[in-house]
Amino acid sequence: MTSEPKDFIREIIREDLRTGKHTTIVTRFPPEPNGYLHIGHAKSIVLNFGIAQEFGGRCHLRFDDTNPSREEEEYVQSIIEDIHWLGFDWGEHLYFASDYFEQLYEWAEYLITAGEAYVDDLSAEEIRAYRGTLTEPGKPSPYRDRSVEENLDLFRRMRAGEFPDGSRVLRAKIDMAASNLNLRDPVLYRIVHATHHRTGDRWCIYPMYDFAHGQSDAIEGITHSLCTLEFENHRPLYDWLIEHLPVPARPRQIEFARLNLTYTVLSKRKLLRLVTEGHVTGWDDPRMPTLSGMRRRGIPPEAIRTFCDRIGMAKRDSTVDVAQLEFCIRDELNRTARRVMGVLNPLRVVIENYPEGQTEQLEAPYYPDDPPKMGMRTVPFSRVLYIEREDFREDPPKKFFRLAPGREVRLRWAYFLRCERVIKDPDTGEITELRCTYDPATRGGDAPDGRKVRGTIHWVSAAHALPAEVRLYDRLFNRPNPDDAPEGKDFLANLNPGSLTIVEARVEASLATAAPGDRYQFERRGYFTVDPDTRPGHLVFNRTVPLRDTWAKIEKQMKQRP
RNA sequence: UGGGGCGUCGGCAAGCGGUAAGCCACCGGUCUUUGGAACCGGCAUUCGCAGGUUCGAAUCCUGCCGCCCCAGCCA
Repeated sequence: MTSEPKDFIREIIREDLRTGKHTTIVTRFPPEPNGYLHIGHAKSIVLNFGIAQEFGGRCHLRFDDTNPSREEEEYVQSIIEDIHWLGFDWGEHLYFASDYFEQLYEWAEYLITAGEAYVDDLSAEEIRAYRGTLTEPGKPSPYRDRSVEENLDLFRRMRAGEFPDGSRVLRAKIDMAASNLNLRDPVLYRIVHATHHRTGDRWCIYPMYDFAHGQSDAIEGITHSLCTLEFENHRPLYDWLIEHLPVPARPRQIEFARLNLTYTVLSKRKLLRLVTEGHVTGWDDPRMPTLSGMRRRGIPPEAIRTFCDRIGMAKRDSTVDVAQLEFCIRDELNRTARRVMGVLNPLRVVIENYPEGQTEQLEAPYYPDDPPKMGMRTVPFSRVLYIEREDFREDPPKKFFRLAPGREVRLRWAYFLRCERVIKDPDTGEITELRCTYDPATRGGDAPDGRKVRGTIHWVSAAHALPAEVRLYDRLFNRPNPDDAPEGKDFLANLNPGSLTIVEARVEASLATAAPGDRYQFERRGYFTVDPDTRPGHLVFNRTVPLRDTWAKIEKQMKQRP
């Protein structure tokens, strides 16, 4: 099971197991509770929890809550919910970096005592100026050589709350001339008089990410600390701290490329703007790449997991085609969603030779490719139906197999239907109704005389169908790279104005009991899920993803080169 | 112009000195009571470029070129 590494990280782990460096693998997913999880996080979650499962180890959920000014309990809850929804569990291993504040503080004093950290009185601006640039070395702070006693005293008074925010910091004493800026005496602690969502007002100094992350990993016995590429420059500091502190373990940081998706933005800042500026209805808007948005969109968590597995894991910056994600969604839904009929854009059809007032209950399988799998439902049939407006053409182009004057098609699970006449609005010329006839001998969809029809269309009985609000979602942006905007404009200029279209549809009666979260395929249209906005008597569906539409492709090609 | 990474098909991505996996997309075809699904077939003589080592190089060496990250008291 672990003999075939899928990527360079698993290769490293397998080697560590083989050489006996580790006997148990421990990973962690370390979100900062300051925002909602998105598909990019899913890549990391699937990686970390997936590795733990594959190698019989464990994966911790640890909140990196070292900055009280931007973190909130609300996010902790949504993150927990999203990871569970994705299908992963950490058992007892729920941790918070804030649980380690006392230990972290002790280690800070340890560093001071060892002469490897000092309290700096320089302002933030001064520290920046002293740091130097990418090409020029920095210069030491005038406070760099304070005595251990003075540093200890100052640091304890920082903790005691004697100094205002920004007045002093604790810095590691490493090398102001290091070519890696992270090693130019990085800040370890800063003063922040803010209420922390877990520790309240117990602290007014907080460790920086660099001082908290690696040490938290060590405390938890993390063997492989997996993070994204931008932390590669921090690894020397990560290792420096682990080496200079009496930590109980020596975790190894390994970096991988973060996920980018076409037609999608994933930065926290941009996602926040979409929400706050009202371009979407909220973090769980079905057009958002957040896990809560995708959940509401009807995307199964299994699809996200297989997507993450298939895109692989490497160190090169890359952008995955969103079509790859859509494929995984369809692939999953194709195997799990019940088939029903829903007419999105209704066109009235009157069957002239069908008895007025009569209704038949037709049997239809929920899963035609394997009927026993999901059973049957009953679909009422009567004299007046609705069919999809685009399934009729008065002047059908070549290769159009659907309904047209004088033509015959099959009504799914019902009868053959022939169009006899077209009724139009005398003023607008718009087609308002079709007068048709049906062949009673074709009940169920097959003709005893063996004649064939090229097309099968879906339908709904007008008297029995349920009205439903259907929200048709499309990509939020109309460019593969939303940031590719005209001079002076930003990604918002690429918002797709057609990302949401709402239609009043008619769906088959069996959907009366559909509950929020249920997923269906509306045959020939796409996959839909029941939105939580649904109320008794008011069904609301979200289109998760349309079906592949070969006809649309053919028609487009014919228009381009007839 | 310092340091750290990375460059294999339109997009992901295997490959670890022995003669370019797979997936998506795309293009054909079969089948079909979803123009869905399924099934069959096509799709890199070539691995950023240029040299070199070798019987043999995407894999080793050298030099270029390109892209990403780093100058928060964010993570």
